[in-house]
Amino acid sequence: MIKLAITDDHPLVIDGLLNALNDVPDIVITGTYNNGASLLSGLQEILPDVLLLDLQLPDKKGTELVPILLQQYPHLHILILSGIESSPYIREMMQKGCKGYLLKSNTDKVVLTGAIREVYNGGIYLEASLKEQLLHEMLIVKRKIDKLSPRITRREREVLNLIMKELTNQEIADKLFISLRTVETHRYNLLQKLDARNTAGLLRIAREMGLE
Amino acid sequence: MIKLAITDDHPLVIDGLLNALNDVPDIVITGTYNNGASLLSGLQEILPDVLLLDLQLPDKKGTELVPILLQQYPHLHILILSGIESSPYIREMMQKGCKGYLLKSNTDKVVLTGAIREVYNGGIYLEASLKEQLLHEMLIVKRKIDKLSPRITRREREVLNLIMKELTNQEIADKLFISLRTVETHRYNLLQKLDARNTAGLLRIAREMGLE
DNA sequence: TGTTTCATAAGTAATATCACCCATTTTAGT
DNA sequence: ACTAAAATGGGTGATATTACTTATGAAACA
Repeated sequence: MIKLAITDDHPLVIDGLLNALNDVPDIVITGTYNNGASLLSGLQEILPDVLLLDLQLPDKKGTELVPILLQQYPHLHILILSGIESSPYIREMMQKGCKGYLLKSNTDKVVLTGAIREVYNGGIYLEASLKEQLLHEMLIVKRKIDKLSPRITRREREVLNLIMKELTNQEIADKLFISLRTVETHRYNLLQKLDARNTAGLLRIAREMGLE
Repeated sequence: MIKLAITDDHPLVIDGLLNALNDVPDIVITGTYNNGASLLSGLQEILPDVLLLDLQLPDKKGTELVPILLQQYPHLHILILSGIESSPYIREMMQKGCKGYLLKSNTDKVVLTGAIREVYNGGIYLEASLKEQLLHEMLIVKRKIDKLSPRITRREREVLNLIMKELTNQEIADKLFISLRTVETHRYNLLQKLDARNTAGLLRIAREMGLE
């Protein structure tokens, strides 16, 4: 039996969902809520396995609500049901730990129950085209900056890699059998070329360049 | 017309591929190579659109060869044809900029030509199950350490976030209206709690914890 | 109403990084 | 062989971070 809670600020949507899930034998509704506050207090009473969540609630944005929910209930499977189709936004929600994302525009009863069962069983539910798109972004985005970034020499790249591995300049010097001063020079040149101000910036740009 | 080069150290595999692609009207073979060195010199003569590449070559590992190739020919679409099915390995190759990954075990003529056309047109080719797996890993891995990591206080998290934004301690102090010394204390406590040795470690763990 | 945790911050020092200057040698490209 | 670029590393400071200890008022909580 999958315990499901529903949160949406449109009563009609909740009605529709209740109706659709009414005769599904392995899903039981533990509660319906129409804003963030009532959801949070409701979950203290009874905790579902899966939460079907609309992101546009009157009192709290989904981007804030989801981290709060997952901090309190790390095992809660959150399945987003939203009208927003922007892929960076979807990625953000998934990275915050949601287990699935349904688009209101093309979710019918079959898709809905399938998605609920999928996330209940520890899976990820995303529409095929969204999956495709997310994967594409994650893989492809990195490369683009490569061409824009200034030419870094082989040695500089090497040093940068070791900085990323959390070595200090001295350790890098020892590992490469060069002087500490040389490493400092390379590091300084990296800061200049990559237009960074400190280690944090260096690491950010290194990741953007795709070196891991 | 898609110009394709093939690199594999098994003559039989090359024969098979040539045979399979023989009567495909929109694909023309510009060259076949059986090791890294001959590939690199061959590409200087004639540059294909797509390179079908086996990763286990006698003279050079794929992990080394691919970056070299992409540095010299950034527009080359590399399609891996390999027997290795390890997903971290596949992810590594894709992150290095390969456009597709075919498994020798289940690649037939239809799959092959489809993949070649896909990457030629700027797409990513991965078998459905691999796509699934990669996406799953990318999204899910982050969360797991959250529970293991020690409890960081609200303020510490705040400081960590600003460190990630490349602010110095002084700038963080100014932004939060607290003393430089306080920021230093928070930072020191973060290093202790997260078991990091420097900024780079702090940033790595912060990312693992999912805060961006 | 205690008790613990948090946020604050100073003291003291050792290291590490950043910001430039410069010069020499080695390597790579034509 | 010539030239440009890369790798090497010293000099000199200024800043920033790391490594601890101690301490106090505030807030959370039981």
